[in-house]
Amino acid sequence: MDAQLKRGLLDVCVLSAILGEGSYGYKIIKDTKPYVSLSESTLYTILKRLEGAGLLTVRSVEYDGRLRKYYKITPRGLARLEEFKREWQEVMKIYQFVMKEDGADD
Amino acid sequence: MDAQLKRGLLDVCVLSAILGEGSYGYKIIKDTKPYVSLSESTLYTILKRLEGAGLLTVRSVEYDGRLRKYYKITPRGLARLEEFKREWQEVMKIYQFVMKEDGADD
DNA sequence: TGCAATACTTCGTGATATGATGTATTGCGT
DNA sequence: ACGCAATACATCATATCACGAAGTATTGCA
Repeated sequence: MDAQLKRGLLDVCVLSAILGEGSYGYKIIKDTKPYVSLSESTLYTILKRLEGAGLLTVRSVEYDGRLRKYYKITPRGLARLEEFKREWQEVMKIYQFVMKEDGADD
Repeated sequence: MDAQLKRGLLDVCVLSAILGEGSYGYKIIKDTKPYVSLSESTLYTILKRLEGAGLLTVRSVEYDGRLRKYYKITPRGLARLEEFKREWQEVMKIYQFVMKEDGADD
């Protein structure tokens, strides 16, 4: 899908993917794959940004000799999801504006 | 609202604003203002991009001694709006993924 | 004369998604 | 033992893009 439409969705997508138990990079990609294609470079960029913003915390765990970084959402991250919900109402208003003058139905 | 969320929405917003009779810069900003804040620099950047992509055509008209550039949507522009509709279904799937594990209701 | 509104333009900046590429380990097939 | 796919994370360069700032020019009103 259009790259531009994804922006703004990706952050909350990742936050949503680590809700509850938390998750790690590779798993996040697999979990979100049915909904949105997310390359590794994109994901790690996002994870770093979200960490910097305090929306999630990281914890390194050794698993089968390999290091795994587990990401867990913070209260601020939860607040971001709530904020997203509010913003979504504005998005829907824009969507309706876009559609309103277009009589064609598919 | 969040700048990232707007991306992907702005293009179709502008296309929608010039549906029918067509419109010009200043009017587009005023028409879309209730839905989305759109600065002049942003709008003219978008208009130029859409023109380059063949989604709209431009025609200069003198009005009260001032030049006005009227923008009109092309068949390709209409097709872009149709494409947007299809993409929106994917966006809604992502939205539902984001919301699905979040029991909290606002 | 001055100022707001109309109308369009250009420039620089910061944010960001993504492909390419690299490193390192586990485990499976031959 | 060897190769290779899968797992797992990291970095860099690039292209796209929204936006503020600033500029040009006209009309009309106080």
